[in-house]
Amino acid sequence: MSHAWDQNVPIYQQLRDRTVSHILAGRLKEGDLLPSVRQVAVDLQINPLTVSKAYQVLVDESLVESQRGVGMRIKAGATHQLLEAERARFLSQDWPEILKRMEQLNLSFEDLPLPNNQKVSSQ
Amino acid sequence: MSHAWDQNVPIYQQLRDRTVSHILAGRLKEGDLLPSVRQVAVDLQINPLTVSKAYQVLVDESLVESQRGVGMRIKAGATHQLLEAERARFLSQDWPEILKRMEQLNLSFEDLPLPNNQKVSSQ
Amino acid sequence: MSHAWDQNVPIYQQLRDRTVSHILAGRLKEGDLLPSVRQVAVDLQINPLTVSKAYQVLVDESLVESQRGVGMRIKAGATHQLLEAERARFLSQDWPEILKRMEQLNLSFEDLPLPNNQKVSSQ
Amino acid sequence: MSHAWDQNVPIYQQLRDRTVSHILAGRLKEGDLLPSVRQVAVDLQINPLTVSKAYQVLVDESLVESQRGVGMRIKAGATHQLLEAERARFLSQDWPEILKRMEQLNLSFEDLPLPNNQKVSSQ
DNA sequence: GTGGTCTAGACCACT
DNA sequence: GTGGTCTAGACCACA
Repeated sequence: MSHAWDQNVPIYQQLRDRTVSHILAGRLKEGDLLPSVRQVAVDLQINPLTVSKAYQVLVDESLVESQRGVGMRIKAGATHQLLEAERARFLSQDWPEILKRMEQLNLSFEDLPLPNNQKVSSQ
Repeated sequence: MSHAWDQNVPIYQQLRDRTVSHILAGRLKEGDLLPSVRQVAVDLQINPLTVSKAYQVLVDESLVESQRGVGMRIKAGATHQLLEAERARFLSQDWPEILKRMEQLNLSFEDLPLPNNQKVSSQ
Repeated sequence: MSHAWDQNVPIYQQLRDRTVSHILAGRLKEGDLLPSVRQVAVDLQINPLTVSKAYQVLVDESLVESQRGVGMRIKAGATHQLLEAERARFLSQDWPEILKRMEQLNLSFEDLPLPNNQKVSSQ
Repeated sequence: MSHAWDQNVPIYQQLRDRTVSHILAGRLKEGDLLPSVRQVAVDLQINPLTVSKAYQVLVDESLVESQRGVGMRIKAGATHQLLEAERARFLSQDWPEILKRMEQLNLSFEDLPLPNNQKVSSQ
């Protein structure tokens, strides 16, 4: 599988996000080793240093830990921590901005496609 | 009033967004002159070149036009054009990403604060 | 002035420590710009990326902030924050280890050279 | 009992230090056999090669000797030699750095907890 | 095998 | 001018 990168956001950031998605989706579980820096570099056709930078971000976020000579291991509690942190960020930062933008554009939820089982009504 | 800039997005972009907001909110109307580059630079404590770049973006978007010896004037139809363009972008780009993110975080609209007169329900 | 690097600790770490020392010593003050990445790289005969890595550590520690197109600026409150953090680390981590080591080596403070105006006595 | 390793210092080094501590504390005496590589590896959940490397360091320091078919035995005079070497290192290397760091942080011995029977005074 | 660090050199966006 | 990112390739210590 090849990979298409968004030119406007750093590759290491996209790789970090991709890995986070995998953790949230359960494809990567706590205690698992991340695929090795070299392997990912080959698979995604990018420089090992770039992969390393992405992984280092995860280390800084306390989501994975580096074990010398072994690899990068997903820490216990990472999934929970991640979910809480991302939810908090969405609620406190992203959502208010979304509402503000919708108001500015005079858009209502009735104008937007919602997931199947949900429905919005004005009162 | 000084101004707090988001370090992660270009200042000229933020200034462009700020101006667009003013137009959408009606604080700047079609036919109005934008405040001079030099004035904005002083007010916001930024480089005149940066202001100029922001204004140039607006020119490129056909929202304002430069009049030699006069200044930058908001074009007729700018508000309508802006509203359509921003709405289209929101619907086609932003909204799908928002839904995707909410799904990943297992968030439902019932978990989110909605504007006063709107209400969501699961079916 | 040339520079001697400790081979056992990463250059970027040593550069970070050096910069911190300068801040603590008041040679670099809050609001000052750090010398540019390129300049330091030339002066110390190291790679710009290495300098950048050192500076990034300081950004992560909230001691300096990066201003695009301008440079790296020492944040307000950096000195105070630094002093508190380093003191806390010394007291809670380093000092207990020192005492433990001295006990293990059966060393007393009377065996050690102290700064001029201080004196230790057994009771 | 499992063991918590400091991720920043090599495991073999930590194991060497641990063993040295045991010798200094008298839990391991001259003439004693060190626990077997394989036993330690199982107990501490680490790679036998790592244990082996730690033991080799002790051999290189002339603190233990390998006896074919028997194991690693703590040499006569090891305790004394160790005490002298570690004391010398502490005095010439560690202590000056400690004083330097304390000066930088503007810390005095009066700010630090000392063992019960010792007291510091300024003159 | 693993990750960590460094170099040399390039290109980019921003001010 | 500034910092940020990426590549290609190298060397090291660790397990």
